[in-house]
Amino acid sequence: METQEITVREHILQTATRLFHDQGYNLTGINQIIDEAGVAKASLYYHFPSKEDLCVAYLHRRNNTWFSALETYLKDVDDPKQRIIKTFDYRAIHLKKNHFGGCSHIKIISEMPQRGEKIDQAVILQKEKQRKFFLDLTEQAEGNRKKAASLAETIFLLFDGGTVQCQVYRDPAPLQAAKKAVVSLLNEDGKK
Amino acid sequence: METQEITVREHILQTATRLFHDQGYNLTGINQIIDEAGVAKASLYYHFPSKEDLCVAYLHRRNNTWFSALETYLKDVDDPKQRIIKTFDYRAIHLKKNHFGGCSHIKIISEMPQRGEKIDQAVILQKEKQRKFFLDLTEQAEGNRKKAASLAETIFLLFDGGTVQCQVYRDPAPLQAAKKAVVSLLNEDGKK
DNA sequence: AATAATGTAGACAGACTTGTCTGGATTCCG
DNA sequence: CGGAATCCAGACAAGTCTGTCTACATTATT
Repeated sequence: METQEITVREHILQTATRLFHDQGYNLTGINQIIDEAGVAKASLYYHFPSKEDLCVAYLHRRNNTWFSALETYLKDVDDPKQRIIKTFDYRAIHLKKNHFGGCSHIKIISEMPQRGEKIDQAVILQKEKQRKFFLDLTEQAEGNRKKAASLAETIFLLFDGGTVQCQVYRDPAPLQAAKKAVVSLLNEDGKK
Repeated sequence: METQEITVREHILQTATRLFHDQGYNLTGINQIIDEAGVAKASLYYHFPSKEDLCVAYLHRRNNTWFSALETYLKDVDDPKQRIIKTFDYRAIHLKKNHFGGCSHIKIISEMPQRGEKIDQAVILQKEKQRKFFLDLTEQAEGNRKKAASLAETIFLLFDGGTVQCQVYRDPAPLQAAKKAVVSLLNEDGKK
C-alpha cells in the first residue's frame, strides 16, 4: 500500500508488452517472459490460461494506453482540424519511442495468419475505435455528413499508410508526408 | 525438355512462397517446406545456405512477379491517371487471390523486428520500386514536378494504408475507398 | 483457526526448430 | 570415361517451444 503496489499480473503484462513489441510474438517464449518478469511459470498460467490469452490482454492494453496518452497529448487542443493534425504528430512521437516497430495490432495479425476469434476482435476493436475517432472529428469540422465520412476514411488510410511506411524506413518522414496531405485535404475542404 | 522443366530449386521456392505467405515465416519450418516440396533437406541447403537466404529469395520473387503481373494487367492502359487508378484495382484483385494476407514484405518485417541487412534491402527495394512507379506516372500526368512528387507520396500512402486495412478486415473495401480518394485527388489536380 | 487465493521453484512431456553430416544415387558435360 | 554438379534419405545435435504437474510457501478473508 505504500508505494506503487505493482501486482504480479501487472508485471507479467508489462514484460510481455515490451517483449511482444520489440521481439515479436512468435519469437518471444513464455520462459523468457517469466525470467525477465521474475515470476514463476505457474503464476503466469494462473493469470493467463494460454499464451493467446496473454496476447489478447496485451492488445487491449496497447489499445487503451495509446488512446489515453493521445488524449493527454491533445488536452489543450480544441479545434477539431487541429486535433486531427496533431494526432499525426503524436503518432510519430509514439512510433519513435517504440523504435519504429510499427503498429502492435498489425504486427500481431501479420505474425498469425490464422488468428483466433479473440485476437481478431481485439484488432478490429482498435481499428474501429481509431476510425470513429477520426470520424467524430471530421463531422465536427465539416457540416456535410457524407463528405465528413469520406474525409475520415481518407485520413484513416493516410494514418495507417504512414504508420506502416515508418516501420519500413524506421523514420518518421512518411508520417510527416501523411500529415501534410491531411493538412491539404482539410484546407481544401475549408476553401470550397 | 519436353514439358515445363521445373527445377528443384524452383519447386522449393514456390513451396516456400506459398507457406511463408499463408502461414507466416516463423511458423513455417524447413522440414515442412521440404516435405511439401518433396525434396531432400540437403537439396534445400544446397540451393539456399540458410532460411534467411530462402527468405530473401522469396521477397525478390514476390517483388518481381507482382510487378510483371501488374504490367500485364495494365498493358492496354495508356493514360497515366488511369494506370494509377487501375493499379489500385489490381492490388485488390491480387490481395483477394492471396486470401487478404497483406503485403508479403510488410509481414516479413513485422515478424522479424531485428531483421538482417539483406532482408532490409529486399523490402526497401520493393518499396522504392513502387514509389518510383507512382512518381513516374504522376510526373506524366502533372507538369509541375514538385506537385507531382507530393501527389505521388500521397497516393503511395493511400496504397499502403488500403493494403494493410484490407489485411485487417479481410475485405477489399478499404482499397476501394483508397481508390476513390485517389480519383478525387487526380481530378482536383486537373481542375486547378 | 481454517480455508481459499496467490505465489515460488522447477521437473517433465512431447513436439518442434535450424543446420550438419554421412553415404550413396543420378545426371550432366567435357 | 571421369569428374563435377545435383539430388535423395534420414540420422543427429543442441536447442527451443507451450503447457502440465508436483510440492510447498505466503497472504487474505471469513
